[in-house]
Amino acid sequence: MDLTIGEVAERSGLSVHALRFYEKEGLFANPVRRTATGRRLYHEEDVEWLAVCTKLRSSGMSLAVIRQYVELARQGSGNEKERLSLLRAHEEHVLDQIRELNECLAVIRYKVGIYEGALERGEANELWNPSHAEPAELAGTDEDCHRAAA
Amino acid sequence: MDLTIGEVAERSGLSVHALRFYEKEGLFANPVRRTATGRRLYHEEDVEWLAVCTKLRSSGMSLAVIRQYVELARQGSGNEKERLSLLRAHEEHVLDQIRELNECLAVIRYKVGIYEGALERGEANELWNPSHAEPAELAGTDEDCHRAAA
DNA sequence: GTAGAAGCTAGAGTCGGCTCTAGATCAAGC
DNA sequence: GCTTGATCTAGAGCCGACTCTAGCTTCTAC
Repeated sequence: MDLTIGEVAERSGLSVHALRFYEKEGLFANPVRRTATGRRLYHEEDVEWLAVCTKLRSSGMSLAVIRQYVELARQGSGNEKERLSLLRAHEEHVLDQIRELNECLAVIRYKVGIYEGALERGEANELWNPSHAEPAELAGTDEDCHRAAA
Repeated sequence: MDLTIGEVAERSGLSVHALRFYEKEGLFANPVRRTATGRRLYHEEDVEWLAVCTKLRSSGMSLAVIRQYVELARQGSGNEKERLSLLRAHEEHVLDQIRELNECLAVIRYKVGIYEGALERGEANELWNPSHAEPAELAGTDEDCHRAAA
């Protein structure tokens, strides 16, 4: 029923180093038990928590905030509103990131479109002029708002 | 017509330190000119490139890859396909990030939903049991697939 | 002509999140 | 019993992307 650190590493995708580090950082919901000789013993539910943890991490929640959440949870009932608002704040943060990425995507696709069009028409050599020699040409036109970067 | 480093910092949102660092890292499309006394002089188009640069950075393109792109561009025409495939690879990377964030969002919203429901019904105290004392209760039920983390 | 702001260089420091090392102990299979 | 591999602790090292410092020079405004 109990899992070794190696098994947990394999199931969670985290390294054994990272698991020990997470423990030291107080990121486990429940204290990690030990065998008589000092080896760590984990539960299935630790793996489940690590899966959530990993999602929070990969969406940009810092270990410090995860610890905060864990500490609230460990205190037991009475602070559910705090935990909820922590989650809601992160939800907002994730939405912001998605919005930001979509903006980036628009820029990238715009540039991809320019290259595709130009390559089709065989005009690629006009896409980039690294010298500062033609300010007149550069100023005023706006068919490529990132001229210097096309 | 020319801009000082301070002006570029203000317009681009990057610090003067970062601008000098970017230059040292070879991230400018065109060489940064200097006054007779050694002060940097920038062009409007440098600011435009920095705007693109910032989008690439904030969508996770490393400075190393940006430099690669810049180097291709500086070489002049003939490598447009390489530049295009670099952009397309990044586009894919951004799409992956968005997909990942959406998965994270689903997890967060699931947990937010649990808290909201429980708080409404005043059942918050059952949301978290930090002890390992009730394995029987924990095993088998699946109404919260992240029990240890609710 | 002088104070204060802005710029210069080289290089050190920071931060988060691990990763890796050393040196020792422990467990499992033959 | 012995080997091999897993685990332990404490602490050092690493990476990217800046940020900051020190000590100096150069503008700008009065």
